Parts: sequence; structure tokens; C-alpha cells
Amino acid sequence: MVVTRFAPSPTGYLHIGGLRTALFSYLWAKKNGGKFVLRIEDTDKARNSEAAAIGIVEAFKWLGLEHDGEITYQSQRDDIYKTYIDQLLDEGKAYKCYMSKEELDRLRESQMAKKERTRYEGKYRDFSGEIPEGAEFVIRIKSPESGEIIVKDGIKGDVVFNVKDILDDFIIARSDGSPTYNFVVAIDDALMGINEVIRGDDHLSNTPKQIVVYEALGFTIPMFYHVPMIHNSDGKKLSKRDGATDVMDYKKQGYTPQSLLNFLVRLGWSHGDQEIFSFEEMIELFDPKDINKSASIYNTEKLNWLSAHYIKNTSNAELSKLLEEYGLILSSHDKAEILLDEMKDRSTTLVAMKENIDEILKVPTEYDEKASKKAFKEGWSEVLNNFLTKLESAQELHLPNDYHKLMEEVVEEMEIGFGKIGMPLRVAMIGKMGGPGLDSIMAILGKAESIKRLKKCIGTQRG
RNA sequence: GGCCCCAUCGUCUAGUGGUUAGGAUCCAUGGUUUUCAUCCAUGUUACCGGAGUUCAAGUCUCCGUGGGGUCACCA
Repeated sequence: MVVTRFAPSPTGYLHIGGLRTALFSYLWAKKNGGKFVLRIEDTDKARNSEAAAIGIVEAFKWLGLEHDGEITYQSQRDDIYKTYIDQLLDEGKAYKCYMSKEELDRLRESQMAKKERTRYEGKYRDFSGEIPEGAEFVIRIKSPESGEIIVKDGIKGDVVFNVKDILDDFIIARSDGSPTYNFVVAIDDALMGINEVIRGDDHLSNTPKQIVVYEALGFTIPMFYHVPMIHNSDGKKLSKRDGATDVMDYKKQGYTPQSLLNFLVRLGWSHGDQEIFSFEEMIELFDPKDINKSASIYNTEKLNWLSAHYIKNTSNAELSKLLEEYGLILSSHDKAEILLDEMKDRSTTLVAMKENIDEILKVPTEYDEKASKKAFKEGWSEVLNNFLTKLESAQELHLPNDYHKLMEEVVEEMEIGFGKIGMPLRVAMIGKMGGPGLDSIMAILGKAESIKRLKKCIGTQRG
């Protein structure tokens, strides 16, 4: 069974890059009928916050990415790590190192002066001399001193590291006894049965260290997939300064989970020429072997297109439910269907859609200058008055077509073009150019409101 | 700097030795529309450079160049 995981450290919100690797992990697990588990890497007490952990879980909930089983918190597993540290100590695969931070710093400085790679040289690796009086110690693992470590990676292929280029006896437990990242990651992944690790390729150079731990403990090494980074428009690793990278900000901005997920799944992954993927299709079609090897640049053009696409293709019932989350209640509006039909082709996000709807529904407080110039030309008030008369005497006015007929009558009787009535009428109704068809607008507003706006316009505009 | 990864339109990408290098987005133009949007059509734009292998290279090899990542008692 395929078991994948997402293992964020709760130092902040869930960002778009993390979400993408989580999505990939989720899809791959589900495609194989396996499990997707969540582990919170909260061993750094100084930088963690509980609120961040809650926020991350909340984001997953919004997106519908459910994790399997209980969430694992590393902070609650100290005993487990301690057991393995003791085991390695007993087996002579790890040892206590009494080198002080100052001594280490000095070592590093002299190595840098000689332009050598900075590394711990194993002073206490097989130490039999006198232990410094009252010295603190860290625990270091015995790394291999020569040879190669090969990371089998499903995206990059086999990545070969030469041990003497990259390894030393790295610390697995700090002087306060707490275990370090590369040590606990390997243990947790192994113990949690994770056999396919999908993560950002900024972890690729950590992987040899983790393999050292796997091997020391006799654990099975999982399959790795190191997903290329998402870069900002400067070509750098995406950071918190690059705008709305908090996943929950996308909700605030009116993007739906569906469009965000579709956007992310196509960033670095593809399935031929297909652009639109339902959640079910993603699960069915996703395969990490189709992940691109190169980094991609984050750019919201496509997200906006997807968002608009999904809004257009969402039912009105669903749309009005979604819109309620943004404070727009349409359930009491008798022409909500027409309103939604007209607006869904004109909005890229739910927030924009709400704003567009608000603009139609609220009485215009002023008439756009440019639009007025075009609209209020010779004879406009006569046209509108004629239309007003017809409007007031009309009996059954419900659908856009009912209003359209009235406009047609005016046009025919006065022998004018449609623009002659369309322009001033539009400005009277919504105060500016653009927007849905006038017949629809009036049907949405209703007879009384339409008359009100018409009279206000005729009364206030000169010409 | 050491090590590692990467390199096709502005952007997301297809492409696994023989293609007019395809799709999407963006942009522009035209059509539809009383306006706007949608929709439809059309168009501009790409294989980082140099060697090599081969009858044939975007595709394989090498060397450059460029970009990125990583080198902690952070994760």
C-alpha cells in the first residue's frame, strides 16, 4: 500500500508551495488506494505556534484534502526518538561529542581560511582520551567515510552524492537532548510506514543524511520524489513576500478550492494537453513520473482563467451558496436566476461576482462622466420619457423579453437606432456603460425600481 | 566557494532521433453583442550557446553559459 505524507513545520500559514506538494502526495496515495497522513514537525519550540498548526489543518479542510488517521505531532514523540538514540549509542553507531560550540566555530573558521569544506572531523568518533571537565555533549551519528550515497528519485532519476563531498558525523541530538531534523524525519517516516516521500527539491541535499539514519537503524528506504520549486517572478524561491501565498488568502480573494487545486496540479505536472481536471480526474490521472523536472514560475493569470471558467460552469444553486460566504444573500431575490446567469460570465472570482452584483442592485449615486457624454445626446430625454410612459402603463412585466419588447416599440415608433435608447437607459439604470443586457437588468430590478431610477435620471440630468 | 538540480513561446506546458515544434494562458485583430462580458475565428512569440555521435538532434554525449537549491546544536 502506498503511504504518503505531508509534514509541515507550524511556523506560519500553509503556503502555495507546501499545498502543491501536499496535493501531489494526496493524489498519489488516493490513486493507489493508499493513505495520506499528516505530521506536524513541531520540534522547534521557539518558532512554532499552535495557531499555525490549526491554520494548516483548517486550510486542508477548506480544500477538501482529508488526511487519513490521526495527526502525528513530533513534539509528543520524544520518548521514541530517545529510544533510537540510545540504541545507536549502544550499538556504537553514534557517539557523544564534547566539542564546544566555540571550538567548532574555530574549526570552521580555519577550514574556511584554507578554502576547505566546513565539516566536523570526527574528533570524538573513536575517542579514548580524557573527557573535558563538565563539558556538555551532543550526539553524533557515525556517517560513512567514503563511497557514494545514491538517492533513488522518481523525478530526478538516481542522484549520486560522493560521501566525502557532503557528509560528516552530523548531530542527531542537541546538547539539551532534543533530536534534530534529519534524524527524526527518517525515524518518523519509517515508523509511520511512509514508503513514498513527495516533497520539495530543497530537501534533496538533506536526503543522504536521512539515508544514513535509515541504514543505521535498519529501516527500509522509501521512494523519493523531489518536486521542483515554485519560483516568484524574480526566479527565486517563493517566499512570504510574494503576495497572497497564504492558502487561506485565496479563499478571502474569492477563489474556489476547485480552481486553486486545478491551478496547482498543473503547475509542474501535466497530462498531455489537458487543462481542466475535476478532483476525481486528478486522482485518476496523477502520476509523479509526469512531474516536470524544472522549476516553474508562479503567475496568477491561469488561476484567474480557471476561476472564471469554474464560475461560469457552476450551477446557480451552488453559486448562491458559495456567495453567501462572502456576505451576499440572494435567497429572497425573486430574479436571482437571471442575476446569476448574467453575472457568472462576467466575474473571475466570487468576490468580484459579489461586487458586480452589488453594483447592479444598488441605486447609482452618480452617473459616469464619459458614459453620460455619450448617452445624453440630443433628444435623449424624449426617448426616455416615451419609454417611461410605456413602462408605467405596462401590465405584465417579468422576464427580460417583456422589457425588451417595450424598448423595441420605442425604437420602432420613434424610428431611431437601438443605441439611442440603450445608452441613456443604461446610464439611468446603473450609472455607467457595461454590464448585462438592459432587459435583464430591468427584469432583475423589477418594474417599480426601474421606474424610480428612470425618473431620477430624467429629473436630475439636463439636456 | 563546495555539492546537487534544472534549461521549449512572456507564463504554464506537450514532445523520449525524422513534427509545418502542438495545446493553454496572456496580448492583438476580427465576428457575435444596443454596452460590457461570454463565445467563436485569426494572428504575433520558443527549442540558452558551442562542439560531438548519427543519414537525421529540441530529443543522446561532452564542454560552456545562465538560473535555482543546499551547505546549522532551523525544519
